[in-house]
Amino acid sequence: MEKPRKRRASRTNRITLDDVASHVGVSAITVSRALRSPQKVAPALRDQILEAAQTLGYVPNHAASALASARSMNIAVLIPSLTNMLFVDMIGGIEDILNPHGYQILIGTTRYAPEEEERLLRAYLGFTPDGLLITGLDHSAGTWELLRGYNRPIVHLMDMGKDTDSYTVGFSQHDAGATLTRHLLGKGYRRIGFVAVQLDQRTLNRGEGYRQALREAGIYDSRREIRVPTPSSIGLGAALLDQMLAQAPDCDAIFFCNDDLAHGALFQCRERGVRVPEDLAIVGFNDLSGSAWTVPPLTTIATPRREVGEEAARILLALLSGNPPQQRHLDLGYRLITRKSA
Amino acid sequence: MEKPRKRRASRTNRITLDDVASHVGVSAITVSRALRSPQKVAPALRDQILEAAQTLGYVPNHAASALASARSMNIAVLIPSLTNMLFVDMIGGIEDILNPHGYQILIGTTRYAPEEEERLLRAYLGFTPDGLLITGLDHSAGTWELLRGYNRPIVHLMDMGKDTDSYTVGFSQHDAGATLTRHLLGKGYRRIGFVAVQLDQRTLNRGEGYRQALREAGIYDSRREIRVPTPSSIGLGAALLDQMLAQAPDCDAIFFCNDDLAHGALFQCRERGVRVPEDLAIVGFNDLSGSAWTVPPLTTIATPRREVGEEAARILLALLSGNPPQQRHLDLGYRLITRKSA
DNA sequence: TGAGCCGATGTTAGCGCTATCAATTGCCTT
DNA sequence: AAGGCAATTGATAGCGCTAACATCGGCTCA
Repeated sequence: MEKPRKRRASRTNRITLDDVASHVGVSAITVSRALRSPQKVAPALRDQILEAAQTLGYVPNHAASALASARSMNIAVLIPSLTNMLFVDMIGGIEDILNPHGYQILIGTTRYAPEEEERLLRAYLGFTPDGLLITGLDHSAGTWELLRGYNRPIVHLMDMGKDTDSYTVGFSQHDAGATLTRHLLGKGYRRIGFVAVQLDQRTLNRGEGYRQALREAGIYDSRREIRVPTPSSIGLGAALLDQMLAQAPDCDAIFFCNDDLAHGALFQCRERGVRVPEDLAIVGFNDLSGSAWTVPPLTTIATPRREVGEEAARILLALLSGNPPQQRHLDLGYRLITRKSA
Repeated sequence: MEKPRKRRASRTNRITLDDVASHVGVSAITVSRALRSPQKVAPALRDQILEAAQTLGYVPNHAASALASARSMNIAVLIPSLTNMLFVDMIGGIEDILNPHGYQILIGTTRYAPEEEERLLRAYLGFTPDGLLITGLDHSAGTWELLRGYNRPIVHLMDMGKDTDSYTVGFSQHDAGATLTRHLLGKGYRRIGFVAVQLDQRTLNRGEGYRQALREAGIYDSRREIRVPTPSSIGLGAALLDQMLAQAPDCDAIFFCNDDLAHGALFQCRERGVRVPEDLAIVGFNDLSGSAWTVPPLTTIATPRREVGEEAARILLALLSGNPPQQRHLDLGYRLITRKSA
């Protein structure tokens, strides 16, 4: 008595490996080989199989493959936000390196919220990613626990972690903030303000750099600092310029923690008739694409965000192929971009 | 003779449902139920199971679940690019609607290339997504074939397709282009240029709207059109302003196919001493967040990109739950934003 | 000439989960 | 008290694919 393969009622009627196999008259594993490691199958047969797959419109089932092989060929990437071009550029770098190797990236946005990050990470671990790229080193305890339990390659992005043995690719936010502040000091500015928004760890580190530079010069004054947890926007930059000039009217320079804010501030200076840089210097951070095109063009710090993505992806590939790199921390530095606004 | 469960050599040693089950002393399926449909399990037992899962650090294996249930709970989203804020905003809308329902989105970027789109689509179909959101209606023949073979919900974004029975959510790019052009005509401009880049279908449709409006006025002149296939950028906008003023110096207004270009053009006008709008009007398209903050602020078309994402996601959810909406085409319109640049 | 080996293909047994149906229990009707 | 029913839990059988091992010719080389 024949025992037909029992099919459930309402399954997908997709073409499977078996369909292709029986169409050609070979076993499923041979089709799998023809598609996955063609050199293991005799050329004539291989061509026949590939053609059949094409004809039937076969699309490999990723879930089944991942389950059977314990390799999902996807990499989870956690970033705070997609509305910040910083991270979009970084993802571009990641994809450029990983895609040619057949890896697919899964982008998760944490909205700068540690709890959301933990939730997302848990969800993404369910995809059994072969590796993980995660922004920053400041995570909730639960997140760290998940990371510890995940015994596959992890690279942390956009930060330096001299004190951890995690892999990190980035640069020192602290030093970059200090460098920019010292540049202002070098130009003769003395009453330098600092405007921070969002208040993620990287922003705070920049602020620390700013403080250190001013303390070394003996002229730090906390009244010239503004910190709001609001997400960044151009409009917010305009509003915070007003606020700063209200609370510390003697400012001769303001360091905005990112370029978006600085753009808004430049606009607002124009509205108010404040001359930049004669009356007030404005500097930003990141060197977004628009910052060369503001009036006046913006002095800022260029961050190697695309390179961070690329290098982190390369390290991940090295780890995946079992060749751990010598260095755990890759410092890609930053560049001071001197334009007309300071 | 006991037959121990044979484990392969180097498998992942992740915690599985079985581990949780034997820890609590129930069957795997009960654990599955406790996690997936809690109301089907007695409260006391359920709490015990959830606690065990928590303790053991259980993370559901998504691939296995997708394979067994034929529902992957993920939605593929294909967009041209992440560097265009238009699509980032749209994705924000999509996530806001889909995430609360437990769907995970997989973002694929086609780089505006039909072949890449087809390749990506094929790859993403391998994830057995439960639904598909895809930008536009112009696809390669191969892509359309894949779409036909994919018998699950599909919604096309950012375009109107009166002539197809595909689900579409968007607005008429053509009409928006015509509206903006007519606005310029209404302001008295007569020698109106048009600058298009990237040359995707949506941009071309805007151009058609522009032409139609000018033809109706009897003043269309092809010498005032520039089309380059290059990707958009602020710098390119500046360069193309120069090019337009060289090839058609008598222009009294220029319609840039997106805001980025218009920003660069505004900057370049300032450099050249061209007064906007007195000497030359500049208008853009999309109303990106910076466009209210340029000097002068930019007249443009506000596109409902976040709403497009939201509504498309809602339609997808409706289709997934078996309640196909009445209308196949949802027109969300657009708004003319009148500022100082025209 | 036969042991040995290599390349090509097949067989078997799961990967971790859930659909389906079966079994058990308690308790509500009539 | 018997039947019926709902709520709860379990047993079984795959989902579609690939790792690991088996098989089978043919060919090399002593």
